Parts: sequence; C-alpha cells; structure tokens
Amino acid sequence: MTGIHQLGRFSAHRVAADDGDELRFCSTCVFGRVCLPKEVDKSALVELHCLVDHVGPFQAGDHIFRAGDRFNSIYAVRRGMIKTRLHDESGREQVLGFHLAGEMIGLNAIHPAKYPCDAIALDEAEVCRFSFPALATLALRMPGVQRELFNLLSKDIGNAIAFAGDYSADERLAAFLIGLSRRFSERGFPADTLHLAMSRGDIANYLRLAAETVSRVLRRFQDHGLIAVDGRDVSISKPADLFAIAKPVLQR
Amino acid sequence: MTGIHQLGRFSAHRVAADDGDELRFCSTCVFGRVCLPKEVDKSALVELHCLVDHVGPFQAGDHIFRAGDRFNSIYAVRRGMIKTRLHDESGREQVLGFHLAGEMIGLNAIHPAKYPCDAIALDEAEVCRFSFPALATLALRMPGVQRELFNLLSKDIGNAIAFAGDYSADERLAAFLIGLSRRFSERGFPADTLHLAMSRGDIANYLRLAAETVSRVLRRFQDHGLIAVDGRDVSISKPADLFAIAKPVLQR
DNA sequence: GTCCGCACTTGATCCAGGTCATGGCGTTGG
DNA sequence: CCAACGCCATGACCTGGATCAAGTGCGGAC
Repeated sequence: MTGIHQLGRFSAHRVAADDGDELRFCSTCVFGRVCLPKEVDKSALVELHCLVDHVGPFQAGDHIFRAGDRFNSIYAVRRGMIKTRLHDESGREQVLGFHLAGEMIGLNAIHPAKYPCDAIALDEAEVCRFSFPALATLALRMPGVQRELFNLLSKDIGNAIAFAGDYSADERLAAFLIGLSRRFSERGFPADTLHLAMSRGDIANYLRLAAETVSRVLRRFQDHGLIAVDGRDVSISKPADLFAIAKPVLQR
Repeated sequence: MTGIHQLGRFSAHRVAADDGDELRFCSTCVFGRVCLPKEVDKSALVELHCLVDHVGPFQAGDHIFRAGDRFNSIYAVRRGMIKTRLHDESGREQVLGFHLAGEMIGLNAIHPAKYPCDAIALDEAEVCRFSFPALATLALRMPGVQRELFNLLSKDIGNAIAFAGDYSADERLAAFLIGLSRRFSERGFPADTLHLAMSRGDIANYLRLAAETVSRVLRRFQDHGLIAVDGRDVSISKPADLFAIAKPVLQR
C-alpha cells in the first residue's frame, strides 16, 4: 500500500474530533503538555493542531499500518488498544507491544523510513495521525515540540528493553499486569480492574512464553489470592504482593 | 557522581583529536554525514564541532558513565568497544549492547534525564562527548542535525528489539556474530575476522544464555566448519551458512 | 621457575517451561 | 437447533538450555 493509497483510506475513516478544539488537544494526547509551558506561541500551536488528523474508528483486527509501508506519520492512540507486531516470512510472529490511549506508535519507523512492524487494533480504536515531516519542521521552531519528540523516542528505547532480561514466567506476568495497571491509571482508568483486550496468545508471545504458561500462571496467581481472573477481565487484589514478584523486571 | 564532578573527571582524561579538524569530523563519526548535504552552513558546522569533547582514553573496566548519573551528554565511540549494562540492586546484570567506533551511546537517557545504565570500556577506548542541550539547540537551526538525531534515536529502538523474540541458542549466536561482522565491516574492519573484546559471560548475558551454552555453541559451529575460534578471535569461514542460521533473528 | 587467579571448556544432571493432547465454553452461521 | 470454530484451561510428557562440578590453559606477580 502506497502513501497515497493510505491517505485515501484514512480519509474515508475520518471522523470529527470529539474532544479538543482549535487550540486544545485531546485530554489524553502526549503533545498536550507542550501547551503548558509559557513559551506557548498561539500561532504555532494552531499549526501543530492543524497537522493532526483524527482517523478511525478501526475495528478489532484492522491494520493502522503494515510492515513495509512507507513511513510518513506517527500515530497517537486516541481510543482503544493497538498491538504492534512483526512477523517474518516463515510465519513466526513477535508482538512488540500493546498501546493504550495517549501513547504513540510508529516512532521506530523514522529511521528505516518505513514501518518495521504491523499495527493492529485489538478493539474498536481511533488514532491521531501526525505528519512526521510537518512535525519535524514545526519542531525546528518550537523547542517544546522538539523536546517532546526526543523524549518520546528516548522513552521508547527504554520500553523496548523492559522484558529484555531473562526473567521467570511469574516475574514476566506480574510485571505485565503491574505495568498495564500503571498505564491504565495514568490515563484515568481504575488501576485495580484491567480489561485485557488481547488474547492469551498475544500476551504469551509478547512475554516470550507459551499460551499455556500464561494460563497456568494466571491460575496460580488467582489461587494465591493475588488477582481474580474472569476471562479477559483481571482485578488485582494484592498489588503490593504482585509488585514484589514483578520487582526484578520493573526496577531495571 | 554529579554532573560537575563528571566534567572534572573527563577533563583529566582529555586528549587532542587525532583526526578531524575544525571543519571535519572524525571519519567514523555518526554526525559526519550532516556535513555532506548542500545545506551545510560553515558557521553552524563550526559550532557543532565546538560542542564536541574528545575524552579518554579509558582502560578496560573504566566507566564512561554510570546508571543514575544526571544526563547531560550523548557519546560517540571513537575507538575501542563499550558495553552498556544495567544491574539491579540484587546483583542481576543485564548487558544491553556492545558499541563500536562510530556508534552512539546515551540516547536512552534523554527521557528519564539520567543514565539508566552503565557504560563500561571493554578495551582501551576513546569517546566524543556531545552536550545534549547544546546539540538540541543547534538542531533547532540545523535541520540536518535534528534529522540525524531522530534517525539515531529511532534506530536504537530497532536495535533494542533485535533479540527480543524467542530464538534458539544457535540462532542467537549466529545472529550475534553476523551482526558484529556487518558492523565491523561498515567501519572498515575486515568482516571475516572478529575480535570479541567482551568475555563469554558478557556475550551470554547479552543473548540471555548461560556462558557454558555460548562455549558449547561456538564449539559446535567450529566443529561444523562455520567458524574458527581462537580465544577471543573468531574468523567466519562460511558466512552464508552462518547467516542461514541467523536469518530468523535478522530478517525481522 | 611456581603459584595464583581468572576465563574458558567440557561433562553430568536437573528443571522451567514448551509441546502435545483433550475437553469446555462462548460465538457465529446455517 | 446443532455444527464449526476460536479461545482458553488443564493434564501428561519432553527437552533445550541452565546449573553444578571438574578440569584446562594462560598470564601476571614475585
């Protein structure tokens, strides 16, 4: 799919912004914070806002972008959950991450100038598309935007190495749940009740475990009273105990 | 160690540049390429060069920076090999990478504003220190510098996920050797004779294997005629066969 | 020299987690 | 209504690589 076809496709999906106006960003938006400092330049802010497209909604299974697509934009998740994954020609899949509202995807596409991975909606989702060339140009005039981009990129390197160590299945799962819980609560969702939009298989793949192991560990956590599992809904009963297990992974 | 103490420490190490002059960068330098495009602005170039400090030499085991140090600079390796690692309070170590001449370290420190990992020389090494605030300011005026920074950061995300999948010990080791070989040859060193400046333990840790497994797999590769091992010197006899093993890791 | 220490190798054994097989359950579609 | 399918759970078994335990070989101190 070429860049032009992509544009056409997204235009068809476009919906009106349901929050954020000409000078205010979505409440969840990562770029919201560039509005805060005193350095705010109204005209530049309008420009920043103008280079954003709200696209979607996507249904579960829809691709936001595909590995190999020419890179032109980075995306902020606006609603729903997105997974990024790469899969080689022999069919092996590797889930790279799950992205919640307010988080950015596509940053790892800047260098090779094409997306290295697929981005797939896990439930009904909407995203904001930022033209990266436009953003980079704007960053030349707005130090806050540049700083924010550097921060986002740098943070992503850190995220990528989160599960790099050789941790046990228990540590991985606990860290996965605690991490999700934190991110949910940062976005205003309750920290103790999680909805896992992804399948057990996706979780397993992300954590480099077998799906059976994920089932078994969740079961054991439940038997020990750490969590309560109901299908894809998980409630965390003993966050402190769960954190104690996750600690080696989280405190890098 | 505070930023100021760091500065003092590095000053003591400072040596004169042995290549690169006022308007030319070290031949290996990642920022060398910003000099190429027509947009070159001599005065800005002088500025870019001025914000670089050549520091070192460091001896094997010396720290370039430590986890927790306040972030102020990114570093380009100038000579030698640097490993980055993080280690938690319980003593578990995790090697994040090995960095050759011409490669950049410290990019993952931008966001938390402090280095998340240690950087340690593996042999006699020198580095170039770039003040990041100065670089970011310069990037506002030099689109080429900004672009290069975005590229470097984005590339690092890709590097971080290289060994993320669940690959076998053979695949990991083969990919490690092929990857090193490629990077050496990009820097002008022969592609078929590698010197591994790091210990077997470091390799094992980086690949999430046991040191014993690294020994055994190298032995097996040698028995199969793929490589010849002489202590820390490895020569690659059948790059194609080795690549075939490494393929699942490399072709993400 | 010879003693020590460290990195590395090699063999023997063990185990966490993978794989395989089966069955339940909820959803979709005819 | 039932069949077909996908997702999940759970038990039985297997295995790749970790761990444990000896060596080996080499460089540095004296």
